[in-house]
Amino acid sequence: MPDGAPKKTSRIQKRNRRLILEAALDVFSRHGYRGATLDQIAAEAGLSKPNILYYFDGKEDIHVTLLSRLMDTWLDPLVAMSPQGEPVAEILSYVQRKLNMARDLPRESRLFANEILQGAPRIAPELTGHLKPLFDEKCALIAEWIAQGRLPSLDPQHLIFSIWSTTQHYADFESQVRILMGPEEDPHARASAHLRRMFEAMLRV
Amino acid sequence: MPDGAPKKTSRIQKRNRRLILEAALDVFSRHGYRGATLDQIAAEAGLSKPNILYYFDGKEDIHVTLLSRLMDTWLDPLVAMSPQGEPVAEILSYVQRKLNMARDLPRESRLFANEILQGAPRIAPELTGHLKPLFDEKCALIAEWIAQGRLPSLDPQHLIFSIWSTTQHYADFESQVRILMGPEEDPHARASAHLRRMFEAMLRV
DNA sequence: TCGTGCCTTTACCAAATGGTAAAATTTAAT
DNA sequence: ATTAAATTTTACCATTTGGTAAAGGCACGA
Repeated sequence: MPDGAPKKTSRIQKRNRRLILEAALDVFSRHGYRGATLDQIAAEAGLSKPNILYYFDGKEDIHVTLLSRLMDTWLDPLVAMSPQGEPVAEILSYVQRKLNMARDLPRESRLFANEILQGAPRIAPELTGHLKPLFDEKCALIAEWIAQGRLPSLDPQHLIFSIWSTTQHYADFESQVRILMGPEEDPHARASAHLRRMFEAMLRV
Repeated sequence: MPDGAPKKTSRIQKRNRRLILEAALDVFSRHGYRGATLDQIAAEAGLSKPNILYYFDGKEDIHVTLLSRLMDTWLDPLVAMSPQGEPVAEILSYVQRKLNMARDLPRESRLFANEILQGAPRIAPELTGHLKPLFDEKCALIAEWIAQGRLPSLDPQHLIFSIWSTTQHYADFESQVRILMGPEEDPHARASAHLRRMFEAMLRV
């Protein structure tokens, strides 16, 4: 049914690729690209190293595949920010979705953080090709809201940066947050309330 | 004059240790702990690898020494937040100092970010011993300001997290920021203005 | 059941890497 | 200048790591 070459991936192929990517997400997000080893990934996937290299062309291939596949999930909340909604509500729920993501998908957050920290050597093209257009589109949307007087005058680009940094902080710097906050009953709830208040204050016309 | 063992470090020893730490800061901040190699550090310091191991006990020793030495510099702006000043002004200038630091010392920022991302395996003690008491002290100060009605009710801990994340973002995620912003005349000035407005709004009683 | 092609394992390898031993050289106090 | 200590280089080494070759096992349609 698909284009070009017909049915390509067998059932077992699909399962093993999934196992490998799941293990790789774990290992890469914990140790970074160069700190991760194929042996670790293989052990965690329950496969042998050569078997892993049967499914992927090499370490870099696994890493790039991971990053590309997760990019969509990662950008979902931003995509969901809609011109139809009420500006303040749209932005505030974007903040909440992003914060939930940091809580539910911390490995993904750290994977990206690691890659960007190293200068984005392997996903720069993806950033330019996918993220940049989406970013520009949403900045334009915010600018339009401002022009319509539905938001106070603010810098769309840096607003988005602030949303990204404050929310992802809880995933990327989790070990520091844990040390500084001590045992907490519900850290997420407090972070959520704080960010809501902060961005509400900023978005008041 | 100092305690215990008298003059220990010779002139040449001081120079070489400085060269090594400078090179190590560069390499570690670009590639992370496991991604950095002693050969790279040696080459960048203009020394041979065994010569480096004459001055430090090993790779980890260099890394830990770096982190400990930079910790003080890194926390300076927070230390400077004073009970004597006016609350809003104190916090706003803390934000500015922190942002300037991200601009002037991006390597230091990335070094710490890398370490925290990996779970702070080598500076957890330093965080518990030095950062935590300072953090608690400043949170208490902010809480007092709130109790005195000089600041609106807000969460001191998460306020500090927000300041850290938004400012350090420009150092740690610099490659992404550059891709998304394109060539900019003065990126720092816009970021500075944005953060000032954001925290001003939040701190209005 | 037979055989063809997909999958997996065993046995490797070359390069990179953290680290060491010890000889050679330089520095600096006398 | 002499000498003892500090510094630097040369020549290694063991381990780790990404990756490969090739043989063996397995599934599944005819």
